[in-house]
Amino acid sequence: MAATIKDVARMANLSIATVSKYINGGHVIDANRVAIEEAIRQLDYRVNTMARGLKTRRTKSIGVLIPSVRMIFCMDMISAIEDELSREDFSTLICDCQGRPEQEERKMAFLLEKQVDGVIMMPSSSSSVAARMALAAGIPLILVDRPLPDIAADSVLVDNMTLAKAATTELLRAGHQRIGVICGPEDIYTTKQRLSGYYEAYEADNTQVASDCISFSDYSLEGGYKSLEKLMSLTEPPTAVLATNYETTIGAIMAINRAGLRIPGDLSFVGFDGLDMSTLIKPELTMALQPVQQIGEQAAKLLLGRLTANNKSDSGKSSIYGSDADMIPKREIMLAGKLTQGSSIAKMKI
Amino acid sequence: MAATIKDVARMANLSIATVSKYINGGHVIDANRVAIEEAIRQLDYRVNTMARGLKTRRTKSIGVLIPSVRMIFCMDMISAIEDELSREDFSTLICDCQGRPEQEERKMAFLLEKQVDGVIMMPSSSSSVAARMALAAGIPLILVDRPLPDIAADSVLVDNMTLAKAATTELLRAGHQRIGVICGPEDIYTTKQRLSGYYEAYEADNTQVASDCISFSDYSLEGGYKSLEKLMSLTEPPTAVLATNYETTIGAIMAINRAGLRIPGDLSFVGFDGLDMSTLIKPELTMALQPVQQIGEQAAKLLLGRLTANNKSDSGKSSIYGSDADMIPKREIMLAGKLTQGSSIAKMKI
DNA sequence: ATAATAGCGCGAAACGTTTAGCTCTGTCAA
DNA sequence: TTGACAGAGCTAAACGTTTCGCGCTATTAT
Repeated sequence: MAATIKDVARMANLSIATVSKYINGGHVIDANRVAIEEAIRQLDYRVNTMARGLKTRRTKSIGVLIPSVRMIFCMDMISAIEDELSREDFSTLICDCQGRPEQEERKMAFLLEKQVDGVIMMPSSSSSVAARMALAAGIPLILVDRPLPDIAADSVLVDNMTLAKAATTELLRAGHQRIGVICGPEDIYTTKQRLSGYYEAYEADNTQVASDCISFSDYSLEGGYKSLEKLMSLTEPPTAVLATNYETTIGAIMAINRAGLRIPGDLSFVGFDGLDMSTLIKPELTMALQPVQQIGEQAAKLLLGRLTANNKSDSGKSSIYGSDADMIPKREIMLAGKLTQGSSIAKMKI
Repeated sequence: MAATIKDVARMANLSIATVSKYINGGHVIDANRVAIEEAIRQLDYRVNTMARGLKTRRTKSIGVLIPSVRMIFCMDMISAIEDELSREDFSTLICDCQGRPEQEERKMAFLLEKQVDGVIMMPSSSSSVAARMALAAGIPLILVDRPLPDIAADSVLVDNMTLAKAATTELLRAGHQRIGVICGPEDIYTTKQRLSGYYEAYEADNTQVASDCISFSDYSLEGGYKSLEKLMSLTEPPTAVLATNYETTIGAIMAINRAGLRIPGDLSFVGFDGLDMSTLIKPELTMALQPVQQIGEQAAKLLLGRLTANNKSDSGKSSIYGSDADMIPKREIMLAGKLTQGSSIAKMKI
């Protein structure tokens, strides 16, 4: 039904090889170029990706494996990845493992089955099984947001510690001593990092941490809401709160409002992620912003880099155990976040 | 590098054809089955999807084209679609056109280039160019959430009118006359339908619509926030408000809280989508719920149906202009929403 | 005028499957 | 005992590309 390169060649009175050459950016004389273009147009010819893939051993597709499709952070990141990759004509297979490691393995198997050329993965737990699978399949793997111990792969991270430290310091400077912090799940990398930042700020300020003000959640809107309620129901509630992702920020604000508390009058507040929100809500929130866009972009670029490296090595002689790409040392990109200046922090009277 | 079916055949001392037969569910005698399984395991063999696709003329992938990846509704739907399709070993290519029709066309071209077996599309506008492209390529197309005039394709819709009417009626029954409604963009199908429902409820109640209480937005959190502010700053503000999607619901609640209004004391409220939220927030919100999960599920099933129909017809003689699948009349699935019983509506004193 | 060279185009062999149609083996009914 | 038949496996031809290496033509240098 659909036209093949053979049809194009026939219509243009040329050989298949010549048409193929043209399609892949090769040079043909003008008259032929015109003939080919015309034939392609008339036949509505499209390259058969499978035939091509069979020859080139590439699917021109990459897999993205994330914990959940319901976190704004993930979606924004994916959006950036997709943008970058589609520019190079790569398609993106998105897999959501719902935070469960066994699903993560299943989905990774699925991606490998689909023969993606590479994988960008945001680990759901500290399990490295899925990551190992990709490595074993010999395709490039990029880790984002969270590294994995003992997995040698490129990674794109945010300097969460510094960011959380900056946010906490800001609150300490305003005179707050009991600062509530709404964290994610206790065993997750970003939670640990952000919490370290929180501790470090206290240490640098020579203040003692109010450890009852640390609340773990599941990074969800509901989690943020509940955490805030819990914090405010302490016998000695915090005078300031730091939420550590978008969903908990929204949830916390809802709870704050519901409780009739005013920001910053009754409670100082620093949120996380979601620039758009901070500019709109009154008073403008002081927020810790992750460079989400950049994370996705960098991850995609890193991956594309690996893929072309693979490409090149294929035409040369390649070692038995993997391509030259393996020779390129693993890179770890650490991106800096930043703190916006809102008016959601009030000075404590001393 | 990677093992092929040939390697498996060699190791199992069988022909390629036999191995292929086994892989595709055919029957082989027990001893051979064991040998094949062992060889596959040892070689870590995986079917080469491209070689297979080249023969079968299927990619086992489908495209999903949506207006924006940042709307919870879309993501939840995609999640359901993906779930359903991956069960059948289909992969899902997600394309976000950022609400722009020209992007929609570009992305559709991309999907066709990638030779997806079918497309599920939530139209971004009333333009049917992209839809036509899919149809012209001869692949099944399923429209979700919004139909397209003069496009004969299966569709999965929600009975928005009835749902919005029910929500409005609930408010009218409580004695409210000036009901603010936060709509989406004016020219979008769901906006029109939900607004019709709003009008119909008024009509059925023999009450005159307060047309200054109708506010259009872009369905975003910010939009909801602003719309609510606008409504409440009217000389005669509404006594109740209906938001018509998840994002505007969240935004509106934020604005309500910010303004120091109490629900339902100062303002009655009905939200839209996002079950999880309604159960948590106090007071529990009365909400209009779309069966998002079901939409995705139905769309996927409809598509799978078309694909297998195509399959079958291929082995028989098929007409020149498309397959027998074209003979199956286009189906329109209309799903019902439902209203939760919260306590965010207060009776007006008469 | 001739040799060297560069630029294009071509033939043909792969890539790893699926599948139609054949052969072979063994079983069972007559 | 033989013929029919079923079950299992095999051979070989496709599917639509890319790409290597060769041959042809025309241009330039000698």
